Amino acid sequence: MGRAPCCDKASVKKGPWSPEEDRKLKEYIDENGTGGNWIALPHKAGSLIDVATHDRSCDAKQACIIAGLKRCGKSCRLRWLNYLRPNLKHGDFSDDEDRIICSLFATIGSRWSIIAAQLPGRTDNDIKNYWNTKLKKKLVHGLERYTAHSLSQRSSSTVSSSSSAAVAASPAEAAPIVPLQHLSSPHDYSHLIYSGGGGGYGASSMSTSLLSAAAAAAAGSRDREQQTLRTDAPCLVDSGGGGGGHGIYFDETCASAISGSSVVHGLGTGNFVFGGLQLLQAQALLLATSGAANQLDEPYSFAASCCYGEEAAAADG
DNA sequence: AAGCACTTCAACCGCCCGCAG
DNA sequence: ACTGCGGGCGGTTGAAGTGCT
Repeated sequence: MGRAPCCDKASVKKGPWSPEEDRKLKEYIDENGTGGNWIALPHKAGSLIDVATHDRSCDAKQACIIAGLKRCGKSCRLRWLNYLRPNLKHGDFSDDEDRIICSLFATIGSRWSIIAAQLPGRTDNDIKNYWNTKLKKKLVHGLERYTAHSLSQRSSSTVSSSSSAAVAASPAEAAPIVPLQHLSSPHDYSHLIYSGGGGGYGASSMSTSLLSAAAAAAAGSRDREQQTLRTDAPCLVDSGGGGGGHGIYFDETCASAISGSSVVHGLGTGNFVFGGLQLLQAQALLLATSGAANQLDEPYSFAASCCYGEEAAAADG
């Protein structure tokens, strides 16, 4: 059984705000401010219409029935913060904003309020919506194109000679590429496997928190010896393998699909297993847009370029 | 032109956390 | 230490808008 509703639904208005309601709320806050207290706001103004009839048993007791506005305090706050507040930006996000969002998402995940704090004029709600409706799709599309590209390359047995990843005779030839849709949540990092190799690109490019977790999990065991370490701690996978191996990230689903460290070991050179999907997408974009793209091995740079669609067509062709 | 499918985004919901008493 | 309150947050919903057939 859930908690009691925030407000007496019968006594507060819900749904879209009318221009008149916006005007009233804005005028009120312009004149009086919120005082940092949305609950007290109507009381201070002495404009409370009927707080006695408000459901005092409600969770937040957030009556915000001001100056003819029969709105829940939370609703007032949300409307102000997300729409009426001065200096808010509306409209398309710039490439720079895309990059910031991606890099922060790769680092901290869906902490929208923190991400919003780095983008003046943007709200957490804006960014959340933007990510869910546009940016995520853009990145997914990019990596799907990479996956297709990778498979087609494999089938034709041609490997780019310009790529440092082109170590064709790797054990990874036998490694499966796990379908993207089979991967579970990128936030489920429990029970990951860390396969410490020779300092591949993956680990070095990961977020601080995950990297430190990985380091803790590895407990200093990383060396040129391929080894597998199971850990209950949040972790990531770095296949390493030397020579600037690619980062490989996968979660429990992916790990079980691969089943076997011998498979994992070979993946550092020219093959890729996508796990922690969103994280990797964001990471790839981060790397590509931070000026490091030209230093990346093929999968990263390809995926990243696909994300922006710049070189994808050429790569497809 | 109509109907359907898909996308967008404002708004809501309910949980979590910090703080005050 | 405990409890209740209020603010803040992330996830989700659904109405409105847009595109497609």
